Amino acid sequence: MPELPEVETVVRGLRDTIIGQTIARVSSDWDNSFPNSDQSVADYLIGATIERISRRGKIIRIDLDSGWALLVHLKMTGQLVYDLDRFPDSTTRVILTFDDQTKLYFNDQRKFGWMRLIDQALISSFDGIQRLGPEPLSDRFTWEVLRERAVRHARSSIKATLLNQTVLAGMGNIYTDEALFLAKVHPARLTGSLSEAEFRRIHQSIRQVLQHSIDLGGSSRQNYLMVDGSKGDYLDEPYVYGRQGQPCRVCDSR
DNA sequence: CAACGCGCCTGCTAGC
DNA sequence: TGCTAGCAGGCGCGTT
Repeated sequence: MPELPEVETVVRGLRDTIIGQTIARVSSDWDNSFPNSDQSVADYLIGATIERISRRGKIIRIDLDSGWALLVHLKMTGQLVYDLDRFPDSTTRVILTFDDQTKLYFNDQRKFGWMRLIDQALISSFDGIQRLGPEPLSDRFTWEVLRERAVRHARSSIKATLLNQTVLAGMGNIYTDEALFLAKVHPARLTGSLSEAEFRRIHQSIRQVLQHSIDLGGSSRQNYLMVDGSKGDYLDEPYVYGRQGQPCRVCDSR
């Protein structure tokens, strides 16, 4: 499932391939995957050129020279891949065709994800973005910021708190498990019971696992693919995620 | 407000 | 062997 490192990897891949491309056509096989009206597509997408690509939490933002943007959330099984022979397939929900006839495929087996057109002026108030917590790899994300935002959820487990996108943006199941393991904090611990030292360790571990995974191109446990169709390497070496019953990588027990 | 349960989806799999 | 119930899981929404 794409989390922050996977989404960041996709963003970097898109920058290398589709900036400067002009959109000639769009097609979609599922309304929830691409909910915009034909009118907004005609007015703000067709004929528009891609100017910039960025990320906020797990949401990808593709800015167009029409003043609008495409936002994409990959949710569980989404992929954005560029001009690969093996697509489209039964999971392809949206196809953007560019002026040079190359294509960007938005594939999403389970249809939880979406791609939508939005006026750039409305993005900061868009519900899925407005309430997002800080970016964990930014300088402004200190351990004090983490603690201050987390303790509002004192009676939730620390795992549930870290998964809450309004506390911090971009964590999912894999990296939450990994970060808590490295910080030596049990995921079921109540957020309100954690010490300053534990918050410091969790903060450090979050940044460490996210940066390490970005360096390796993300995880590919389920459906995640990079823009060029290749897989990331992080899950070749997880500490805990998907390793139930296997030997501990630190002490060899169990 | 926080916390929690549900629904959205498809495909894999454990259990019969 | 073939069927089905259960599960995976981010996140918006309604309810408590």
